[in-house]
Amino acid sequence: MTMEYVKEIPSKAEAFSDWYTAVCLRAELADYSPVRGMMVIRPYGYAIWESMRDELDRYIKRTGHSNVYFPLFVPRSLLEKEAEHVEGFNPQVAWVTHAGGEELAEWLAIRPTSEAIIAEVVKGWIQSYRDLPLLMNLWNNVVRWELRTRLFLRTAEFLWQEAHTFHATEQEAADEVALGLEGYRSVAEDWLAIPVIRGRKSRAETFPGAVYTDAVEAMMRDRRALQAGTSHMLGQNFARSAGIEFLDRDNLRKNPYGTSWGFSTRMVGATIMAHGDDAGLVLPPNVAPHQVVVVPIFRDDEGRAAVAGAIERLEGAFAGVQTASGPLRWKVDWREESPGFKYNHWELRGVPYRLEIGPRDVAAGQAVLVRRSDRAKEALPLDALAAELPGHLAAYQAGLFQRALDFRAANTHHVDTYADFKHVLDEDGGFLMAPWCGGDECEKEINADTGATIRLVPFDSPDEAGTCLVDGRPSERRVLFARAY
RNA sequence: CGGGGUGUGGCGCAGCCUGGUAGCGCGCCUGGUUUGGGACCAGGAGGCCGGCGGUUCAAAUCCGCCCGCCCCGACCA
Repeated sequence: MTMEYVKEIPSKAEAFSDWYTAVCLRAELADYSPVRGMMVIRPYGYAIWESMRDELDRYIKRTGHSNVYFPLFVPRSLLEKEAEHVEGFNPQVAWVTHAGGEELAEWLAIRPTSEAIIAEVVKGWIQSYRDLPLLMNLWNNVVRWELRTRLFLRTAEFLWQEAHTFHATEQEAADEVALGLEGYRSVAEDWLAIPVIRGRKSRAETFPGAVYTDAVEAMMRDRRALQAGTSHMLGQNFARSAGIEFLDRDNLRKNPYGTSWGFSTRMVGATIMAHGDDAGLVLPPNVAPHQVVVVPIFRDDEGRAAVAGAIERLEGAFAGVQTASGPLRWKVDWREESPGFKYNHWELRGVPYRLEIGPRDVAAGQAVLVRRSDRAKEALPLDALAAELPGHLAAYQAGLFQRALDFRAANTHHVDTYADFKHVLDEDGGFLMAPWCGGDECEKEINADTGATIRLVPFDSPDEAGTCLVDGRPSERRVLFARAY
């Protein structure tokens, strides 16, 4: 229905994957680079990342963590200390073998994540229970060699945050894992307007070297699942292999309990895929680099002057306006292009509201506010805009969240038999809530058979006796299956 | 790594079969007219046709080898 306006990108329904790539490129979020599998994040895309990054950074600091930095390289011997960890990451590690014109005595891994090197260093910082908890966070880049890459979603290098904490007790560490996950839930839901389901990963999906992994999972508009953040209970695994010990209150030497949790630039891709439509991006106001773009319309110099005068008065009125994500971010598009061109230009870029001001509007003392998500138009008095916009933006943000929630509800299915499971997955896709016995073999078979994986054992789903899809053994509750990114 | 496709101005493509030294659309630059859903006219810039070798008087075009990229099959934030 909106197709008639769109010339630059493929239809979302017909070719979601092509649509996604076209949006990333045409909206100038990202570009390919001379290095295969590694992307360039352009100003508009980086601004979106900065917004979610800053919001998460505030949460991390508010909850007592400090930002730190650790090296890009991890000596091979360190990476190999934790057995499961090496095994899990080895295929994805890029190695530096030469430097200074010579072959290195010991290879250096380009960090795929920093657990190993952090554990090695902090063992010199932790002597006593008084040194705990140790709450650190890194904003950095990591490299994981990927075979098939997609802009933002899976690239050989990505930007992220990795928190690393050490605690005296298992309970404290468990609380920390939950704290990290709550940060991701809140950024996803409150900032990106993407509803998530919280839960625990199956054994097969657990981080290499972790005791358990919790995650938040979101549904994209092609009904596939995307992991929006993971929080790991490392137990004493890394502490033990690195030899970190502290003297506790009871005068016994113990290994501290560790956690780590991460959130990456993949969430820029999630934001695109959770809200976008056939005209391009649809950005939640909290992350939109421009929340409102003014398109001036005029026929002649006289009209132009009238419109320019009205816009100048808006500048004064908008100066102090606050939104949920800080001062109102708005701009005027004075380029020498036709209004229609500008409408399409800013719709492609997902700007929440467009404000059209023409001579007729100025004469009537109003402007036409057009909402990106459904192109709903509303004429508002010029002198009411400053007061009205924050409310409009907040309502729009809430509306996008609700729309995504409704979409997820409409595409979540409860199935009880394997036949139904396959049928629904092929017909509709989406989230499938189904009984599972907990066995690795059954999980593996379903994946090999259908391409779906267990995304989570959700925290919020009720206990419900059932029988496993595959082997018919008893199941205590439904788990979330989906095809995933 | 196995199967399929493709490489020609910034982007998308035609030309190749039937050899004769390159064309279209978009974009870009200049000037003018325009501006309420992707404006129009005129002029202009821009290409060792993926690379190397061969056939030929002559190769984007025919032949051989190599390289890159895209899609599909085993892993992942």
